[in-house]
Amino acid sequence: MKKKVLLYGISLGVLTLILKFIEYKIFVKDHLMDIYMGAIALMFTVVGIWAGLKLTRKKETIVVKEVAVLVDRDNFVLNENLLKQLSISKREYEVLELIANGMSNQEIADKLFVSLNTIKTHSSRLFEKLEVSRRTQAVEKAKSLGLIP
Amino acid sequence: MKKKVLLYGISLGVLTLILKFIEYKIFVKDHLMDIYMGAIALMFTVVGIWAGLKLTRKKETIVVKEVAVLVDRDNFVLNENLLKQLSISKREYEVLELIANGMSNQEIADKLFVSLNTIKTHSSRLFEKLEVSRRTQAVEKAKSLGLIP
DNA sequence: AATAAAATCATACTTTAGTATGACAGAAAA
DNA sequence: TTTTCTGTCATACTAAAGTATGATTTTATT
Repeated sequence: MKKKVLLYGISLGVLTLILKFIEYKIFVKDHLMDIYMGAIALMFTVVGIWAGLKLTRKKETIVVKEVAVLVDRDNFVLNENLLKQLSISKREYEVLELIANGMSNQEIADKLFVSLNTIKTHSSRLFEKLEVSRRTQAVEKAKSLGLIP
Repeated sequence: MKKKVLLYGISLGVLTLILKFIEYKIFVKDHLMDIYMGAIALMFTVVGIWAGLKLTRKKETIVVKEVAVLVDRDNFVLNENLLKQLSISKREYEVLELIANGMSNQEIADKLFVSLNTIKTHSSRLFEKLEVSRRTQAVEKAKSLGLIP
């Protein structure tokens, strides 16, 4: 940020020098005054716009990103009809959620106080109903169907 | 947007008039030239900065609004700094994307025209860098970090 | 040119994941 | 009360996934 300000200051200085030069060379003729003024106005307007853009562009991106993250995951409502339509049971849906959180079958089994084999059968049936063959595909499909956030 | 341009044009005109006025009133004395120039420069710089801010601030708001309405997955921009910070290579990132799409290592290998083992090493290193141990966890973490939509 | 970093592949091995099949108990629906 | 569905679990097997190690080749970087 300080670099930007410095740069801006230096550009101002350089521009002023250039203007001085032009001034002492052409300014003898008075009717060139308007053009000169216009040039100055235009020049400094451009410089100003440039400076304004430089100073604000970064903040924009950050704002956009934060909002993008905030949105979507919080206000999610699942389609229960779809669950019934696919005949996915509550337990299978639980497993699906935990799979989507990146948990392994063993971790899910521990969390739900059931055996590893139980989780395997649940997930296997879930995959059939979702018409996939791996947990990663299941997560993808479930998200695209709006089953999970 | 067009309104802003118009407004800006009008302000320019008004300012020019004011300047003309000052010019014909004070300009008899030549040594006031420098002050006059400085004033012009300053004025238009301020105007420029103002214009720049106006033109960009609007964009910010619009973008934010659109993001809030649309959902998150469409306008996504990844944080390249984070990638470099985690020293994740291009290839590793490609693999990450395909993993997130639910593809198996074999499918990824076929798609990228490399061997299965290559994909395994890529994913393995990726997991180290993301500090996870399974592909599902990798996807979760990458999403929470904003590495993938 | 020399060093460093990426990308490639292999072999060997361990660990999860996933499938197939059968079984049993409890709840819900017919 | 049967039948069906759901949830539970086991055994046995196949298929992926993941780790460890080492090597070769591009490709940047210095």
